[in-house]
Amino acid sequence: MAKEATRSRKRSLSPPPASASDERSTRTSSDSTVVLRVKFNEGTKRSSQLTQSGKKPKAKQKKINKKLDAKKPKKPPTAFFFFLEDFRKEFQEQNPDVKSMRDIGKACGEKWKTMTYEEKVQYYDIATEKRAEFDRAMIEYNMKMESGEYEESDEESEFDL
DNA sequence: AGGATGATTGTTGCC
DNA sequence: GGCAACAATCATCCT
Repeated sequence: MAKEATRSRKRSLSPPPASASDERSTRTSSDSTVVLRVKFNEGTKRSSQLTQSGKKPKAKQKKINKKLDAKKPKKPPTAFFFFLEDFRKEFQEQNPDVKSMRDIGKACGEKWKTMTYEEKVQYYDIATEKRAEFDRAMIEYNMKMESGEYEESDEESEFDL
């Protein structure tokens, strides 16, 4: 009941706009929102991988992540990930034998496709807000960068301590 | 023992 | 326009 009224602030991300009449053009350049979008890792190492057009680099996130959790805002989870967290709990209750995300992911993805737009839009909305927060965190991160907090030195600022 | 992978989709960003 | 890569998570596998 009143499912659309609960979350009326849908910014419309990617899902098919069944009746989406939302105009996000209200916030134009007049908002003075500086586009300080820094590209940290999204398109950095990719260039290296692109050269490897032949291999299937499906394995790399893990080690890369470890060297990235310094102080930079990581990519926010997508709507599917939020659904995963919720689905995982139920899945574990219904299938206590299956605990690996690999199996859950498959079941989750399958159900995800069966879900309707209205059901998924809820997660989309969350993901949208999360990305907005991520954007803000990114700007703040840039601010510190300019401030000279982290500069580019990933290692310890102190050479010797 | 510990690092690494595997799978799910979405989102993003450059070419 | 499209592709490539990374986002969490955790059991399992390999070294």
